[in-house]
This record gives sequence, structure tokens and C-alpha cells, in this order.
Amino acid sequence: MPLNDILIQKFETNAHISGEDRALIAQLPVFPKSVRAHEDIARQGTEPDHSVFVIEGVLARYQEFAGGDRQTVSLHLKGEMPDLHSLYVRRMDHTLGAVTPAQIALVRHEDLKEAFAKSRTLGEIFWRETLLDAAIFRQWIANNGKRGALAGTAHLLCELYVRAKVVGLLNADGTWTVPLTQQQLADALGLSIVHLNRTLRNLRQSSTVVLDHTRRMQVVDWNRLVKTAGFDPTYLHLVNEHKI
Amino acid sequence: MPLNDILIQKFETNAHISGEDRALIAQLPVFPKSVRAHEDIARQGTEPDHSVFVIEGVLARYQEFAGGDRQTVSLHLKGEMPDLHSLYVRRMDHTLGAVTPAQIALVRHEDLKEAFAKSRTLGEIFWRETLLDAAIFRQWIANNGKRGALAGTAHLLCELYVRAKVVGLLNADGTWTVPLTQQQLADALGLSIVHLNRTLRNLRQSSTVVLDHTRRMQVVDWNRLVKTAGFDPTYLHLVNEHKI
DNA sequence: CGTGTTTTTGAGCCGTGTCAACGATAGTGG
DNA sequence: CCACTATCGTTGACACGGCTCAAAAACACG
Repeated sequence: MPLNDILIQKFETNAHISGEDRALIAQLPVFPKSVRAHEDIARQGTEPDHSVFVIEGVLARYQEFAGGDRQTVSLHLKGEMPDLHSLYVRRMDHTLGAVTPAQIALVRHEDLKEAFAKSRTLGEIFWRETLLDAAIFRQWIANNGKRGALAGTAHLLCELYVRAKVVGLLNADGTWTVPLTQQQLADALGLSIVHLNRTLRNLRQSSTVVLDHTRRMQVVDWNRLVKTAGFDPTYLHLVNEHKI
Repeated sequence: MPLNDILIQKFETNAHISGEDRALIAQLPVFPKSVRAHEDIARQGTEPDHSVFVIEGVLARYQEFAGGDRQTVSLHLKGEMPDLHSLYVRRMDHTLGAVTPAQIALVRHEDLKEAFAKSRTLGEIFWRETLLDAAIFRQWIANNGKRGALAGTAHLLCELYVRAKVVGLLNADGTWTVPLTQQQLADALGLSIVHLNRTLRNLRQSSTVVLDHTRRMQVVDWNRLVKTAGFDPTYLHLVNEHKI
């Protein structure tokens, strides 16, 4: 599959795209690159002249605190563009890095803007992507806030499972091989790794969802999981054929 | 002051705007409206055909949970546009409401898009606004997450103080009359009102910042406040003349 | 086989939530 | 002007969720 099709495939989970816009995306010059696990791609304070999208692996945006604590603010799977914002907000106010070994593709801001000049609707599609990104942030505020550890963890699992599903990352049996350590999940939820582990045990023992050292996430009872999480997928704004 | 100038004033804290774009904003048809405290402006699930900006008062976006708990995901002061995203993401995935009596102005999506068609840079300015909105979300994730109650509260106060300052909302003596109840602050921080109250007492007793029943926020020691919060204003992306 | 990483568990502590009451303040109507 | 009410802020006592420290178990990899 040509690299740019990955981007198109992802965008089409959220919007219908005209043939013309698909062609423009397909023609976008992209530069593939491998990154190692834990390698930073764009550091806080820098001013990148390009954005990236994920071909394979997982990227995260995070802030670091004194003492080495991390707050992960987003996770990005295949087809997503984690730093589109750098197009119009020059200076990075957080760091983008790989949490697993990953394949990414670089797209120059210049080329993106040129494509937007050719098609207004294309610009709108990319704008919309950044808005959907923000919708996820809003949920994560709640995950880290009023929803306690159990609901927050369940919510994150719901979300990632659906996001993995719509870009075809599930295994044949409907399980998902979670490419994240429990530490990485804990960093996203503002929990200690110990408490996350116990929370996963709760979910396992209540026959809701199984996630353990095998990293195979198996949804035992989707309805119960959704209820535990208070998960309402509206905020993912999936087009009909990708609804859950 | 003409209503649209409020928008221009706010935008200019974040970017330099050409005369042409200023003129386009000035010509935007806007419809003023009063809203009562606690009145909802755009409810979750609806599909508005307009956005709003704040003339006076405070708006909030929030989600409601079973049991009446609320998670506030953003607060909006004079000049801000809390629901620009509805331009390209039709369905509201949260509710926008007034937390104080407020004056707002309605702007039709149609008119905005028409203006964007006349000037590409104008569209970019609005896009950028939504990106800055998202930058604040990222900080709030940390406020509700890894930063504990003390740092989170201090961080929110830093942020709101600066945001109030750049649009000229401070009192002559440099204090800020916080237009929010402690419950509303607690909802934004994912804290109980009791604990927020105690946290404010801590900040008061450590001579960092005074905020009590008078609702007058007085920064006693800005450096100490910034340090307590771990506040780095980069994420507000203020242009030079508005730096703190 | 040995080393490093990740997961899991236990024990105990501390931060934050809950419940309840009181105090302050502002607004309202008699 | 006062009494009444509603809302908000403040404090205390206590419970509990989540954190820290520490160590063992499971696993991945050279």
C-alpha cells in the first residue's frame, strides 16, 4: 500500500473525501523514516518545518515534570498526524516521541500549504483532523479528572480499541495487541503504574476486559466496558460505515 | 467599542493580523445576545449553524456525569470563541454554557466560511485559534493528572490570570476579580470543592496567591506561584507585546 | 543461561473525597 | 429596615482511593 493511502484511509474514517482531494493527498511528497522506541521526533521548544504521520507503531505527545514524571497527552496510531498544529503554531509546547519502534512519514509544511491552496476542502479536512484531536483531549481531561481510575482506564481502553479497529489494527479474533506498556498507559491516565495494574486486574476479574502481561486486550463484555467507562463514541466523529 | 473589535483585540494577543484581515473581521455580521448564568448555549448532540464569541462574562464547556458531577474542559473569557470547532465538526460532543451572566455574539458559520474564502490568511488565523484552544486542553490534562491538587490549582490560576490580563480584565491594582465560584474552579480541576478550598488556603498561607470569598485574586509572589505550578507560558503562544 | 524489562502483589501512608455543620454574604419581599 | 432565603465559602472528622516503597514473578533477548 502506497504510504499516502494510509493517510487517506484514516481520514476516511472521519469524513468523506472527494476524488480530487484524495488525489492531492496521494501526490503529497512524503519522506518515510524509522524511529526507535523512546526516540523523540519533535522536542518542546523547537520549530519544525514539517509534520509527520504514523505508518506503523505508536507515537505519543507528552510533558515531562521535575522528578521524571511524565504526563502523556495523546497517543497516535496508524494514519494519524500528531503534530499538524505545528503548521500554524510554530513553537512546540510539548514533545512528540515514539513509544514503540515506529515507521513514520515526514510531510513538509510548505507542501501541505501548497496543497491547501489548490483545494479549500482539503484544508478543511486537515483542520477538522486537528479538531478531532482536540475532542479526544477533552475526554482525556475527564479521564484524568472526575472519572476515577476504573472509569478512566475503561474509557481509554474503549477509545484505543475503537481507534485501532477503524484503521484495521485488530487481530482476526477481535482482540487487540496493545503496543503499550502499563507504564505508558499509566502516564496517559495520570495513575501510578501500580494502581493501573490493580485497575486492570479489577476489569479482568469483573469479566469486563482482559489485559495482562500478554498485552492482548480481549473485550469480554463490551456493554459492561462501555457502561463502566461511561463511553459515548460521539466524540470520535466516525462516519457511518465505521461506527462501532 | 464595536463588538468585532473585541475579537480582533483577542486575536492580536496571539498573532499579527493584516489590515485586510482586520477589515474582514470587522465586517463580519454578528448578533449580540445576553445569556443568564447557568444557561446553556449549545448542548451536546445538537448541530449549531453558528459559533459565538464572548463579549463579557465567562463561558464554559463541560460534560456531565451520572450523579450530577461535572467536568469542565475549558473556560472562556472576553474575545474567545469556544465553539469554533462546530464549523467543521457538526455535532456537539459536549455542552457550552454560561457560568456567569454573559454577553455573547453569534456569528453564522456561513458568514465565517465566506470570509475565509476571501482571505486565506484569515482562515489560518481562525484555525490557529482552535489550535491554541487545544494547547490549553493539553495543560488541563496535566492539571487533572500528574500535577497534584496544589500544582494544578496554581497552574490554572496562573493561566487564567494571564489570559485575563492580556485582554485587559485586571483591576487597576493588578488584582483580578475572579468571576467563578469555587465549585466552578473545582469542576475544572477535577477536585472536590472542599479540597479546592483547602488548596486555596494553602496558597494563601504560603503567601503565594490570595483568593478567598471576596473573589479578588491577588498575586502575592508571582515567582513562587509560577514555581508551585510549574507554569511555562509558552503554550499560550502570546505575541511579544503581550508576554508576561 | 543471565540480564534487563515488565508485570504483579503486599504493606502502609498520605492526599483527596464525603458528610455534615456553621459562617458570611447578597438578594428579596414584607 | 428587618426577616427570610438562597448561595457560597470555610472548617472539622473520618473514610477511602490511589501512591510509594519494596520485592517477587514472568518474560524477552542476547
